[in-house]
Amino acid sequence: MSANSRLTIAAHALAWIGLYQRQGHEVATSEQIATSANTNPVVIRRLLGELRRAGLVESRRGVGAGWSLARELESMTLLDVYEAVEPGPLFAMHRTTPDQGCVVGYGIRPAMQGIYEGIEETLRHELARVTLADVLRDVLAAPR
Amino acid sequence: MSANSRLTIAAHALAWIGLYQRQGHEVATSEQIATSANTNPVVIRRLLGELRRAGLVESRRGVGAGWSLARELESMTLLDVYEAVEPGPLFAMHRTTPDQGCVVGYGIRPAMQGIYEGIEETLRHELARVTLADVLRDVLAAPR
DNA sequence: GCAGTCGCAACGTTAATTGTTACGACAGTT
DNA sequence: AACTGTCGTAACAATTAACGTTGCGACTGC
Repeated sequence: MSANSRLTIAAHALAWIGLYQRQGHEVATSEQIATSANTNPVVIRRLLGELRRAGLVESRRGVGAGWSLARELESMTLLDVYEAVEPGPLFAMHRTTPDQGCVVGYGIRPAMQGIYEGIEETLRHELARVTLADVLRDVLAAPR
Repeated sequence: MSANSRLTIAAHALAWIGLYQRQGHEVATSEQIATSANTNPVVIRRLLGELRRAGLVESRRGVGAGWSLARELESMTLLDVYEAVEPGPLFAMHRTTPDQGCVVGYGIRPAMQGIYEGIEETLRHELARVTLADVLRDVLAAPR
């Protein structure tokens, strides 16, 4: 599958903001987060923009601008983040329509659709079991 | 995520071969399967080659050549197919190493690694619950 | 007015999958 | 022995999504 790192980077950004706020700061800038994640500030702003649309973070503009959490890390799950930053379904169908004159070509898509939906539902349950507070705790628990 | 359709096409091919064999035929050609899936025979041969390496299908060469199942559809699960055709993990880490001097940058990868492993294990359990015989039954159950 | 940061568009870069062509290898048939 | 049909595989183009980068206007506090 070789998936994308959007979920990882988004979790990284949220954990970073959360820790920064615990240290008493009001807002974090996209440049600070980008430095930690070793990427470009625009990449962070794009991802955080999607998280803002989902109601997970807020942003200020002007001097002293930056990002802050809109909710507690304890009330945010990886499912919230996943749904905010991952557009499509986990598994894709055929790129072109299969032969509708063939029994298999006709029935394969509804069949796989039903199967995939059940699997994605299970995936969502798993993602919902992990909060961003869990993530930050695990981050800080890494041995040095 | 907009994943790839490798798992879908591989399941399509296996269901097609299984049904064809139920109808009394010995082997199926990549061209027949490609016509049903509306793609190129080489794409099918590549995927079936990976399934052969996993012991799910066999191939003959020469005149009257083609593909046949190496096991019953009942004993094949989507997990077998998934592991045969999907190379990498479901979720990716950062493309570049995060800032190891930052607490979050240092701990984020082992933290997410542990979380992702648990989720992928659940995904595997779900995939293992569905046999290719289930898939073919669902395919044939599609209303016309 | 100035400075710092977001918001966003535009474009280039990279990587994976998919599609296509080509051709040799193989095994039956004639 | 030549012929035919199909696999096996390499090579390359086409497509797509994610990622990276630059640029610049908008906003806000000083």
